[in-house]
Amino acid sequence: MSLRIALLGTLASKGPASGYELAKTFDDVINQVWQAKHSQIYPELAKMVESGAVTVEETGGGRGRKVYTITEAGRTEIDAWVAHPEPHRAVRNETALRAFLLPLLPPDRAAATMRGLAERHAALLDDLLKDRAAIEARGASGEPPFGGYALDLGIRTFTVLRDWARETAEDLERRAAENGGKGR
Amino acid sequence: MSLRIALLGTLASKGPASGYELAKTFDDVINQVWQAKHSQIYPELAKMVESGAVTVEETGGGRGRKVYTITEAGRTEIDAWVAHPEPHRAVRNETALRAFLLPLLPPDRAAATMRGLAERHAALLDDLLKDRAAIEARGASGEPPFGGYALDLGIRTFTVLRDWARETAEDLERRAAENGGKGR
DNA sequence: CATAACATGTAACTGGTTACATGATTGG
DNA sequence: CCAATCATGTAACCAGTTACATGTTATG
Repeated sequence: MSLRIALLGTLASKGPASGYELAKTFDDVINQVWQAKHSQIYPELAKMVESGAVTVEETGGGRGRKVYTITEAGRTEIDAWVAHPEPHRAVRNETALRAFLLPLLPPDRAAATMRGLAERHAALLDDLLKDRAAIEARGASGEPPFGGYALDLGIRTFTVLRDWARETAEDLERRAAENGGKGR
Repeated sequence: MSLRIALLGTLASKGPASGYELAKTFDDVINQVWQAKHSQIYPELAKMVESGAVTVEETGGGRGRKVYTITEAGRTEIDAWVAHPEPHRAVRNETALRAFLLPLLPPDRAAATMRGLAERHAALLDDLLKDRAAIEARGASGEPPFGGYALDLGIRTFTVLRDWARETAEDLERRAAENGGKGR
């Protein structure tokens, strides 16, 4: 379902596009939020044509390029989906699972793992902060920035992840020091 | 892969259990972090027996109860997985996708959506805070709490989500007021 | 004896990934 | 003419969900 919405949203915000172009977009912009391979996108586009959410037009270009345009019905679908978040989606979070199982490692190894995680999250956070700085530098301020709310959410999320990993590492190091590295 | 680790982790921390009991555990404790239905658990246990990560023992009890015990090989697997987080897992985040598409809604509807989201996250956060309070009340303090790091991460995450939704709603409301509810 | 809780499994389907397959156009 | 890029599709497979199917033991 969400892939469908992500595709419709891209068509709504960027205008008509081919499957190839949509796949490219999923490699950069939306990548922080959702991704899909072309092998999933092409069949999905076919389904959307069938249900009337988009229309196709065949044009020239390598091996029969097809351009898809969102319809009013498609826009209505996005609207309904964005405005009506379902109550409680299944959580399947590898970082949280790692956090859960952390006490199964000896504290010093667990601490080292968290140090590494903190560093990686710090690096990802830096990337996002640079993205935002670049957008702010060239964009006229005051605009309702497309993707801006998602970027903000990403920055906040990585900040929390970095700090949590850092402080968990400190806690584990304190415990390791207290009882001389006993674990499990 | 992660389901396998989640099962091994549960067996490591809680001791031998049947598939039925593991399915129950996935309904409560680990539920915040990972979940699985019995229809996925039973085949996975069979695979783990085959690869030597666990051993089975058939006992009495409704329709041939089978009890699974983790082996040293299984413990090694957990250890390796927890300590070696892979660089960059695929992100597929419905909340972030919604955030991304928010500017496609008229600002007043977008703001209302974010208000609702903030409320739901606030409620989930309250639940987790109560969980932690209950654990702290009855548990001897100073213990390395099993699942405690994951709980901490959950609390921080929902706090960020609540605040982000709240502040995004405020931003959208300000914009809606400024230009009289024009959108899209 | 009926019902709830215990207990294990299979089948059909959806969503997503990896790999396979093909062909057109553009630039060096 | 060769390589890169544009461009679209299919097949096999893995993970996860829903629904189907079956049988046991304890309790009122």
